[in-house]
Amino acid sequence: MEKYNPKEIEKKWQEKWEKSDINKAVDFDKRPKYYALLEFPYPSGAGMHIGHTRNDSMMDVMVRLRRMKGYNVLFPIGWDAFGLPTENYALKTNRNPAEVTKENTDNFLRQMKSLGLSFDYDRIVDTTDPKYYKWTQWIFLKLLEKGLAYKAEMPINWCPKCKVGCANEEVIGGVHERCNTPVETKNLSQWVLKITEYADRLYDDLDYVDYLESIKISQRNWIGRKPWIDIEMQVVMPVQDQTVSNNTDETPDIESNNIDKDKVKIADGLRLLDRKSDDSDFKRIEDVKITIATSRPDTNFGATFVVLAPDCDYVEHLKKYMSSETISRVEEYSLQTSKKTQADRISEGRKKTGVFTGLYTINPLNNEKLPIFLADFVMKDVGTGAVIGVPGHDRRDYEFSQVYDLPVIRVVKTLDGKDSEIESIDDVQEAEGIMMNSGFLDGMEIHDAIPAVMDYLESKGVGKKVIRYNLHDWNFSRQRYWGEPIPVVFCDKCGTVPLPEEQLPLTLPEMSKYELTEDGTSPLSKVSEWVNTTCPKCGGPAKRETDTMPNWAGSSWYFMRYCDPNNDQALADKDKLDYWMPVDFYEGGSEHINLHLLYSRFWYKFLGDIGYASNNRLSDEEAKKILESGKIKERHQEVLKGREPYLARAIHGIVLGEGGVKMSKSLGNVINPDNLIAEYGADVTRAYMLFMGPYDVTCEWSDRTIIGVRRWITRMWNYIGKQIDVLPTDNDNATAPILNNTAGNHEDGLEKSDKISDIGLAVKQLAYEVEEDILGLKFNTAISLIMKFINEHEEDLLNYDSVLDLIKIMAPITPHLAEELWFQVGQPFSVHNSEWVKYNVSDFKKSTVVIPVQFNGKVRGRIEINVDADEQSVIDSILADSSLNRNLPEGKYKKVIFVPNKIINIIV
RNA sequence: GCCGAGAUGGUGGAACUGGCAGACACGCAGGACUUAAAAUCCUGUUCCUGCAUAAGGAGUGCGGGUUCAAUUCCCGCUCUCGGCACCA
Repeated sequence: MEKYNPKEIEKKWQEKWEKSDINKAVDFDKRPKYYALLEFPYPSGAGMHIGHTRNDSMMDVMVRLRRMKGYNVLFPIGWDAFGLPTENYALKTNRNPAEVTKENTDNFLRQMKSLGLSFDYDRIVDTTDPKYYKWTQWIFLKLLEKGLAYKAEMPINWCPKCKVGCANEEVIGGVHERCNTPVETKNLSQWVLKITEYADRLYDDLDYVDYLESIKISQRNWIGRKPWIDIEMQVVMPVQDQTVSNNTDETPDIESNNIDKDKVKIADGLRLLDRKSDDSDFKRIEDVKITIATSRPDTNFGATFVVLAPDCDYVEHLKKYMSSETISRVEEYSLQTSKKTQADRISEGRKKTGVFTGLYTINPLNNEKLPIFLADFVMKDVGTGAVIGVPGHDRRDYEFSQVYDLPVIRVVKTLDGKDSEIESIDDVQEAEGIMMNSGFLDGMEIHDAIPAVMDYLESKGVGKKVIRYNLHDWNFSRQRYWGEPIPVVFCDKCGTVPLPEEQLPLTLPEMSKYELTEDGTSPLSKVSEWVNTTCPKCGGPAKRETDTMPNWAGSSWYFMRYCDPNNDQALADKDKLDYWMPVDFYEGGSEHINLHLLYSRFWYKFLGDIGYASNNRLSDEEAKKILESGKIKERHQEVLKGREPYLARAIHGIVLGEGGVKMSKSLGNVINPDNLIAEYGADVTRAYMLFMGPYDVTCEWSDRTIIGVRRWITRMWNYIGKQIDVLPTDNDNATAPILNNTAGNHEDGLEKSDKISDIGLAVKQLAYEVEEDILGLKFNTAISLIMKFINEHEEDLLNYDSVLDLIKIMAPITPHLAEELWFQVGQPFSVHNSEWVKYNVSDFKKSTVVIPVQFNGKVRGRIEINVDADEQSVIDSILADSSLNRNLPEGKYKKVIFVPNKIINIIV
């Protein structure tokens, strides 16, 4: 056998594979299908990241094994190529983004092939290809047609640096996630998708899928469905003028107003009346009510004030009933608030500020008078923008109460009975507890009190239960060039007109420069010959929409396109979708478990609803029945068609640079897989990626231990090579490896028999264990198993069948090496088409087993016993064993715990 | 603050539903081969006491608990990572 030369054999087999069809998925094949989906990469100029290398290699191993196990595997790849980095790069170098993209995807493709990844390269999809985005645009038109896309003048997050509107999701801690610039608010007319209409189904249908539990929790939290109650409260104003001073900078002259200093509190120059004041001190302002929203009405007996968001609509209405001085204070405060960015608020440490309006509302539970404040800690778009302040049981309310010296009342005692005064923020009790000081709620647990008080308020006609979501509609407009044009025109006569389907794709015009505009509109707005068009409805002059779609659009349905990538009649053939969908296993990063998952689930559901995702969708009732009958696992595929795109979803760990920092160009710690492949070969590189650590755990890059993997692979090559060399060969053709030798044992004189040799059995057991590990995504231990095997059996000789078995075991992990050895041993192309090792699990049973012997819970030795030996016989053996029985003087003991074939523990 | 994940030798990491902690690998030490180096191979390698390849003790982030037995289960913490966040 030649020396192991990965460069030569890897190139040779990659070329052969490319010409063959061994990796092709076969539509409608009778074998069971397996759809393994990998999040398609963004083809950046830097090429494949080591993280891609690792994840792709892992999936490749799993998929290769599944093919050998008899599955018809769909393992596709594509490019999520629209988006800012490419556009910014093109802007900087004044090149066409399409050209840059082509360069990048070519590079990725080369790298993937050089790793020997077994994608079905005939099914590549590219989101920037007009043949692809024609259908992205088509889906948008369908959404528009069904009323799920609308245009709204809405405040958007505006990044002043990128000059682009960002989705809430792209704003992290008040700054744009891409460039870390604090975002501003700007009003722009935006396309918005009504994902909230699917909120319940996106929430509930998680019961049908088999994601990691943490992913489901994350999805549910993001949707944030919670029961709330909106409580309508009457606004009242004090009968008497409450002004204390014209100038807050001066100490109010309490004495001269005959106000008792100890009993009266001052807020923004106004006297603050006690919440228990008599009704006659106030007059109702007819028809003026505010609706506060809360999900914790259980604590409302402890309410002592009400707070409005400074920019909410109530403020304008209430101004009529405020003094001019208060109005100017309110306006000043609102102005200051509007200038603050989220980042400002965070940097201020969320210090509470506010303004007293001089007005009050009446708590319907106890008729107490609650002063109304404005404060910027209340958000306009959460609930109704008006909240009821319960300082005893909400930390923010407590902080606010301290600013105005408002009363703090405990209405929930702790589970262990603590009911003392709330005197500091640490006493504020937000979670679990028992109601007190709360009238008819007293003694209830908070979880019981919530529905009870909701029912009460609703029955009194002052409250209305509402389900609210954290999820907001999806801002679908980007003021950018490098995205899918939104296929809509604006006509003076006909208004907003969707392009007719025949006019799709609406392609991006070529531009000489891709500069951004100062007013924040898309660069497309400058291409007048593209913008100015005719109205498809009336034929008159019209202008095209110049905003483009967000990056999320193309990735929201690519998994469907893979099923039928070249279809020009439909986004994909429905029978093919029925055959391949749902995705059996979706592999990806944690960064996409919220939005991408939500968006793509939404689109798939929508397409299912309008009949484009499946021919065989079960009705909701049938699906529910299956879920309730507990047969969901068996009938997963059936239930998910047209309903949920992914059956299972996992999250890979990421690869950090040395020292645990992220790899980045600026730090210069990026590892290029090309260099690894050049130095060690693809098989070693792949295997090392797997051996680094478990699939789902973050690991730090280090190339120190790659040497161990190379040693192992070289040893495997030499070991199997040696076996092939000593196999009996055809005498007429001594130089060629045996071609037709199917003889069992090559040890002379050994009789052929059906019985497998010990070593042959060990190989089969190895195959079984490696298979278990690979399918369980435990790639690192799969390799350990093979390492251990060769450590133990390096001197042993294998027969022909066992050599084949061992090559097969290597095939998923080191596909090139296995293919070459398969060829050397004289088997026809390709090992990757061969059937996985056949074994019989019952053959692996041994007749004896070694178990640890414990005395008083401490291991003092081991003993070999017959499998399934009973307790007494084990004790007898221990008594007979000179190294063990000295722990048992006179053979006396108190108690024995015996776990058959596992352990024996003798209490002396 | 909330949600999620995690913490095991010098290092990466094993240990299935509670049953031999440290598999496998790196590194290190010693040895073989070699003029030498690389490569390769062999031996040892959790820590402590011991001449020990004798025997014993400690040990899976920290403190408790359950159990014959805990890395694994329970209670209370600490720290690290990821996500969300004035969601009332």
